[in-house]
Amino acid sequence: MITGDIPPNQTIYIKNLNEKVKKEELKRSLYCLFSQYGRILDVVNLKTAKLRGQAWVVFSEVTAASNAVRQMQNFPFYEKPMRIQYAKTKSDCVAKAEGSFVPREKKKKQEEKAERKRRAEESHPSANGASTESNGGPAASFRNAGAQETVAPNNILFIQNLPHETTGSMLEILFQQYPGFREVRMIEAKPGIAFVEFEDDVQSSMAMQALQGFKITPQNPMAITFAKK
DNA sequence: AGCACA
Repeated sequence: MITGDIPPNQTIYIKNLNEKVKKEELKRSLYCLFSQYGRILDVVNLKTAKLRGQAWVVFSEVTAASNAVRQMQNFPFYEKPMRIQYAKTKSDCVAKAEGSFVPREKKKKQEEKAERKRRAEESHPSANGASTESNGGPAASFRNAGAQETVAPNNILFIQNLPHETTGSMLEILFQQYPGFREVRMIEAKPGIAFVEFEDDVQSSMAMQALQGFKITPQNPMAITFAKK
């Protein structure tokens, strides 16, 4: 198994990334690609000799990270299959959020061990109010939107909850702004849904992220998922 | 291959 024996973590560690992609673009693309699994708190990518070709994506929930590890495993991203594991340690932005962050100095191994122990103690439930699990973020609706199984990413998007008067050309105007757009397909017999095809899964993912929840009328936030193959 | 927080 590719995750080895690394315990679940709300941060995923990705390697085998295309090193030619510029850092900002890579981070934006990772953000777009992975936000289908839940709220993302941070994306980290360094281009130093040791760290190029790798990135960390920090989710607000471990379950989101778990889905991402499973479903995006080997996903072809900029021509290279992503290798995804759980991160080995807690991300700084998470430690900061729970108030346990200590700026690091040059660390020796013993100090690291001591810190790990400290973290383990902190995660025990205690009498004071501040729980480690205090997430009620704005992405709650997004997380729960998937009572229907998440489908593996592919180049075709399935759009639901459209107002019945939606036309193909309306959707085309919306979706053609995103690179790789191919076509919109309406189903005459089934108002309220549509399929939108892109050249590849990265591009469809970008459009999904950009237009998720987009309202053609105030009552109709679009629900976009990947089409079942 | 490579687990950081520029």
